[in-house]
Amino acid sequence: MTFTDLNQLRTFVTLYELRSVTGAARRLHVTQPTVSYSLKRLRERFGDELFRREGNDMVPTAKATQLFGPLHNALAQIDATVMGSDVFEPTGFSGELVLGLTSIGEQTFLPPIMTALGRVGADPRIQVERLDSDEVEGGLIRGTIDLALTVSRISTPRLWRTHVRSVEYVALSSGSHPLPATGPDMFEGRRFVRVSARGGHVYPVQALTEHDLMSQVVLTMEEYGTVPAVLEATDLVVLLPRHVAGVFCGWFPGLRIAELPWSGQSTPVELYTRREASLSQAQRWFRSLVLDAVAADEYRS
Amino acid sequence: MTFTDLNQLRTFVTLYELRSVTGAARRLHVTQPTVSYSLKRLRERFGDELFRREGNDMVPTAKATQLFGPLHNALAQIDATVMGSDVFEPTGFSGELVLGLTSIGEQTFLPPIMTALGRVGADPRIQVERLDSDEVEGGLIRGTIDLALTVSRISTPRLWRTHVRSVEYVALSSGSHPLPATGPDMFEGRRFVRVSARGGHVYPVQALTEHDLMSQVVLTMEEYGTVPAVLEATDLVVLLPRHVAGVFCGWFPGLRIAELPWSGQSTPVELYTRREASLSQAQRWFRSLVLDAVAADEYRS
DNA sequence: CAGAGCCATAGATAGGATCTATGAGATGAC
DNA sequence: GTCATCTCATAGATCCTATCTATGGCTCTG
Repeated sequence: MTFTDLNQLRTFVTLYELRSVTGAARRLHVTQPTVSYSLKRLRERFGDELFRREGNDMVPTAKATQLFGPLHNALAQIDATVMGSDVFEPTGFSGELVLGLTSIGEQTFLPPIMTALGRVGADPRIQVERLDSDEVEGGLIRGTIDLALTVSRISTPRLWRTHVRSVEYVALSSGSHPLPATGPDMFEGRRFVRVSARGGHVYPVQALTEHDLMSQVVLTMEEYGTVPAVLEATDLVVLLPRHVAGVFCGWFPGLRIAELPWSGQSTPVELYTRREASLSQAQRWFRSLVLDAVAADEYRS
Repeated sequence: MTFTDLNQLRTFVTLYELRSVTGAARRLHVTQPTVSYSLKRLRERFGDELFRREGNDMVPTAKATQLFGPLHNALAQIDATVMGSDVFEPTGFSGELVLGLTSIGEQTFLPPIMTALGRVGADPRIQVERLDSDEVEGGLIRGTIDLALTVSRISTPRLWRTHVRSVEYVALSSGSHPLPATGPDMFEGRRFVRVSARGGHVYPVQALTEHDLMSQVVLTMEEYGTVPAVLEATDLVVLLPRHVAGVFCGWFPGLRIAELPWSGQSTPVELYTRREASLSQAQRWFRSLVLDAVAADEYRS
C-alpha cells in the first residue's frame, strides 16, 4: 500500500474536517465528482468506508478518525516545509496586480476585494481592466491581466477557472412607481431600460424578447452604472442580477426589488487565472484573497 | 507551490541518502531516467539545483539539506500511518506462493531465498515451477506463478519487471585438468560440454559457435545440473554464468574457474510479477524479500 | 409533494510519471 | 592518451490516473 498522490490525502483531511463532499470540493477548488472519486479510491486503498452518509452529513468511521491526526500532521509538515521554502508574505506587498472586471463587477466586487486587501495590510497597486468577454483569455495568457471575474464562460484548458457564485435576476424600479405583486401581468404598461449584453448578462435581454416586452423598452444603455439614478427619477424598470440590485438599493434607498414572474435563470460568475504552473506567489495569494472576498456569504441575499 | 506526487518527495529523500541517481533508481525500483526527470521537476519547483554533480557524486545543496529532515519525517509518518493501517505480517505466514525459476536458477537463487524466508520466521508453502521462457508471461498473468526470475527478456506492459543482477560468463574445468592462462589458445585441444540455451543462457552456445569450438563439443546436455560432477571426473570444459560457477566450486572444491579470452558479454537477470494493482499484500512482500535475497552482494564475486 | 442540496457513477480527456533509446561527461585502468 | 565503464541528462512514446462534464439517485425542507 503506497500512496503516490498527495491530493488524495489532502482530500481525506478536508473531508474529515468538513464532513461534506461538496464542501471539500469547494475548499479544494475542484468539482464534487473529483472528491467523490478520490473518496472511492481512498476507500479501496484503506479497505474501509471511511465516511458513512447520514442524511447530508458524511460521518467518519473509527478508522478515518484514527487516520486523521497523523496524516493531517504529516501534510502540514510537508506544506510548511515546501511553502516555507518559498513563502509569500502579503503584508506590505506593494507590487502591481491587474484585475479584470466588467463594469458591474467593479461596482459589486471591487469594494469587498479592496476591503480584504486592507485587512491583510497589503498595499498592492491594483489596476482594474474593464473586461469585454472576448479579451479575457488573451489578456490572461499574455499576462496583461492577472485575474478575471466574469459571467462569460471561457472553455479553454489554458486557463484555470473556478466557480465563484451564481447570479439570479430580478426587476428593479423606483418606490414612487412600484411594481405590482409578482405575476404574469406585473409589467403591463411599464417601460423598460435595456442594458447591453456585452457584460455577459444575456438573460435580461433574452427575457425581454421572449416575453414580448422589447416594444416596451424606451431606453437602451451600454452599462448598468447609471441605471439606479435613472430609475429613481422615472417610472422605468430594469432586469438585472440580484446582487447588483442589492448594491443599488444601498445607494438609493428609494428603489424596490421585485421577483420575476418567470422560472429563474441563473448565470455563473467565474474566476479565471492562468494555469497553476505559470503563477507567481503573489498571483496565487491574490487569487485566494479574491475568492474569499467575493464568495462571502454577505453577498447571498 | 503545492506538491501532488508523493513519489517525487520519496525520490528527493532517496537521492539525498544515496547521493546517486542510479542508486536511487535501484532502490525505488524505477529506471534512472525516471529519477533524472523527477530531479528536474523538483529543481523547477524548488527553484534550486538541489544536487550538484561532482564527478560521480551528487552533492546536496544547502537548500536540499534544509529540506531533507522535515520531508523525510513527514514521509515516514505517512508511510507508517498508511502501512500501519494494513501491514502485512510475514511471521507465521503459511500461505502458498509459486516461484518460477529455471533449473540453474533453482540451484543458485533458491537457497538464499529459503534462507531469507527462514530469517523472517515465515513458513509459506513455496512451490517452484520450472520455467521455460515462453511460459513465464502466461503463468504470471493467469496467477499460476506469483514471481519469476529469469534471464529471458519479456517486453510486455502487462507485467512488472525489475533488474536483479547481471550475469557474466566464465569457463569451468577440473583442477586435475586446469586450463592454461587466459588467452586466445587456452582451449586448444580441450573438449567441451555444451548446455542447451533453453534456460535463457544463449551466450555460451553463441561463443562456441563464433570461435569455432563447436567441433570440440563432445557432450551436449539439457541442463547445468549435473555438469559439475562430470567436470570433476573428466577433462571437459564448460562455459557458464560466473555466479553459477561459484556455486559449483562450493560443491566441488576441485573445480577451477578461468576467465574467458573474449570481451565479456553479460546477460541481465530480471524479476517479474504482475502489475502492482493486481498484487496481494503477500505477493508484494514476497517480491521484496526475493529481491533483497538475490541481489545481495554475496553473489558478486 | 416539489425543489434544492448532496453524493455517486459513467465516459472523455489531458497531463505528468515512467519507460526505452541515446548521448554527453566523468573516472579508472592500461 | 586511449578505451571501457559508469553516471547523469534528454528526447520521444506511452500509459495511467486525476479531473472534468453530464447524469441520476437519495435526502432534506418548506
